[in-house]
Amino acid sequence: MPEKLRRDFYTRPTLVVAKDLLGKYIVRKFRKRKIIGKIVEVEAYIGPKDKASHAYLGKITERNRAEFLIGGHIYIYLVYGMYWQLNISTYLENKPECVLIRALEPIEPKIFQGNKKIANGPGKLCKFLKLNKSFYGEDLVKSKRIWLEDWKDCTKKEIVATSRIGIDYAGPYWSKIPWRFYLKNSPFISRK
DNA sequence: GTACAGATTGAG
DNA sequence: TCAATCTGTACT
Repeated sequence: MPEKLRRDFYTRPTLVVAKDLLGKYIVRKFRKRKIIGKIVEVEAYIGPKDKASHAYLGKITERNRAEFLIGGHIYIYLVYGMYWQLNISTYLENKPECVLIRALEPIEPKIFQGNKKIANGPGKLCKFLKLNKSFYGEDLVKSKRIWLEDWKDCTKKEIVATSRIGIDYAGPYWSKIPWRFYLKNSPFISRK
């Protein structure tokens, strides 16, 4: 039986949550149907010390304030004027830490099963899950239209850690830190 | 008010 | 390799 993830899953330290999110399922209720994707790639952002984080130095803006919510809330924002990025807040309230969901393996609808290009990028998976600004600050623990499940797959997962994508501006240290995690051998990740 | 770059993507 | 297209931020 699938188990819905509760608050205590999200309030643990961010790097623990990030790795544990791999292999979990995002369930999105849309027009009485379920869209489901298995998380295969994530990145961790740990403000205020993380130079690549929107909350670097603890800065709060209209855009990033959802990052400061207690673990389990959605932080969603637009990049390059056209792509939504799905983040999940982690750890405690007023700790601006989050995990960026970068790629999904499509499970439902079945027509997309095996499609390696429908959700293999942060902008594309938001399109796949039909997400937009109306999900800003949504609580994954209480929401009736989006939540996460643990399907208790017995397959052991092998995790690969590499540097994060698209944040060269953060300098040699923070742009190289291995906070991008993905499931080894998954054909559904955003880059090889 | 203006200028500029960004946690991306798909077309050429 | 490049442009699309909007928001936050650092200027004037």
